[in-house]
Amino acid sequence: MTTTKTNEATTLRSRRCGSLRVTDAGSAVRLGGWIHGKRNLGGLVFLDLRDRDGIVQVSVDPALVGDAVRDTAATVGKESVVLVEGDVVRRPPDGVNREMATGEIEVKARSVRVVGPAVTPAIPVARAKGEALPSEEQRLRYRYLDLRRPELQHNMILRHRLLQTARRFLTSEGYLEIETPILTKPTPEGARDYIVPSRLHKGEFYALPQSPQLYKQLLMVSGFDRYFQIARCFRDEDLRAERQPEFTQIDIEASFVEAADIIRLTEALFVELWREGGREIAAPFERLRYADAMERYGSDRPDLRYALELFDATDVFAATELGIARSAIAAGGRVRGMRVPNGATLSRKQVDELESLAKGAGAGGLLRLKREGSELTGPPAKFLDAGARERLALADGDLALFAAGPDRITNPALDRVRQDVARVMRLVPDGVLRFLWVTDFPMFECDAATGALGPTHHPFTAPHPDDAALLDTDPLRARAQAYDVVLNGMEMGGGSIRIHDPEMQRRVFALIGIDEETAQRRFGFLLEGLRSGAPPHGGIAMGVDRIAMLLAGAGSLRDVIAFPKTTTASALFEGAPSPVPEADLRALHVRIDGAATVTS
RNA sequence: GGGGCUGUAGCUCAUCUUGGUUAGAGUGCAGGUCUGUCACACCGGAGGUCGCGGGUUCGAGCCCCGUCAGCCCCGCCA
Repeated sequence: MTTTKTNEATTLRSRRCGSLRVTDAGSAVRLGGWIHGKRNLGGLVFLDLRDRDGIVQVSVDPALVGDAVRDTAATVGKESVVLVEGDVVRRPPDGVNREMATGEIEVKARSVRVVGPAVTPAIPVARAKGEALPSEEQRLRYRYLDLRRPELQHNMILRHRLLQTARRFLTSEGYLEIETPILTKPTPEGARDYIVPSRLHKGEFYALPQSPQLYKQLLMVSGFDRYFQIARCFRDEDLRAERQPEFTQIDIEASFVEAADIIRLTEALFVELWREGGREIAAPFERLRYADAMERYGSDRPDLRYALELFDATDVFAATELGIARSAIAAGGRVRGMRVPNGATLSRKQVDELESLAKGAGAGGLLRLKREGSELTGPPAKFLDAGARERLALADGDLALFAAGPDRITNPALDRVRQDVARVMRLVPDGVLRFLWVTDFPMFECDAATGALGPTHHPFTAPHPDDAALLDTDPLRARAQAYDVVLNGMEMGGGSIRIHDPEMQRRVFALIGIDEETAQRRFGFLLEGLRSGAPPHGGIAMGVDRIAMLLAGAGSLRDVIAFPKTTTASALFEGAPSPVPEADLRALHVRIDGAATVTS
């Protein structure tokens, strides 16, 4: 991917070698790049010279340059940095390489100078067709080499373009880019904080921000009515393929808005981002209320690329003698499940694996029925009456899978089953983008263990205007003005309209067990701000890493982050985290419990 | 905190089933031949703490226990 056509020239080079084309034939160039590969034919030597724009072939002919320059080219090690002066020439017709962007030309060298000799690289940068990548561990250990690979260069360049697109678009919409602190006040709510000890305040700590949430609300109070930031966020939680301990969000907040304003803005931004990534997408996106998403998919971020919708079969099973179903229904639960078209082709073993997924998600088991010809078969079949087959609406060859119990158990179980059925039955189409807004989240969720109320989104989310009265009577039924944007089952961002009324903020704190004194201690600065003239406001935050990963077609966030962490949050190339000298700890008033320290 | 997979040459992987000769291949690397290659070709060559520690055994890359690291997943991620 050529990033710039202008200003490539520096004192030491005139062009990037990867940007040369047949139209440059006849021009003299000075190039600087890395030795990607070398072919020494005895007399002639070919060098593949690489920079961020690509690779060009340099031919070194002793008849033109003499034996000394030829020998330099013949002995230079892979990944060394060389300066080449020469002339861009068309290749002979039978020498054209159609697989290279620069394949119609080559650079006939007049001089070759090694300015950055390289030891033999620990992991290969240039790979033969079909050659496997080095292990993740090696790639992270030798990150500076891995980042040289054209794929990762492409990904980082794409990421740059996405960030610039976001900046350009939001700026054109009147949004101001404002930076917020990295050293912040610890917030015992939510994810674990990364903690930074204070030298000047003995026994006190900063935290790295989990998000700029409170700062952007204060910026609204201060009158910067449209704010954005490409914000680095930190969460000390365990990692996943799509979760890093530090990550980047496009963070947005605006005043005098309702949810519809933020949703429209986000859609327009996504259109721009995906266009930059080479995909045209259509707005507005589909929408699902949270309650409907849970009912139809068992998930608040359903993957809509395949159907497999859930349905309620409680009435089919209610009258039966089937013990599991009866007891679940008697306890106030339901029997829900999905039809799997042609699912009868799944083997017993495959269905067993689906059941173990469901069990792993907390369900007691999975009820399975098949329709074969006009008959229903499967363990529960003998309990079902004559009308059951019609009511289940199974076609010949269909499989039906049910879970019985309360929704809070069956939703996650059926969600897992649904995803895995789609995977096993190959129902996930390639190249399809299904954007979705999930709206009307509940304000609170109930901790299964303690029964305590917690915020579904965060404690600053405003309730739905129609549901404010429910806060006093039935808070679990109260909806929030919160919205998530989902793509193909992955949460890409989320936001809400915030509480701007200090009295409402106090009521919400009280409901989630934050008393007046605690609220004052933790969030006093926000409450003060809300009392000092706060406009109605709301916003959203989107995961840059995930967006870049999808648009790069990468399988892991690590492939779109320059220096990512491992599953144990280590940075292998630099060896972070690491112990610090005892004296440094003393200055910070920190003592390590029983651990050795280094003194270097 | 829990589950799964992996760890053998610089790199990617075999060998392991059933403990027993000198642990192999490709690639890379060093050397040699070669003036139109582009996965250059050809020749012969060097290269091993079988992640680490302990145990069982006459004998362990292989079996057992522990441990470390990487990856995937659950919990967690307001």
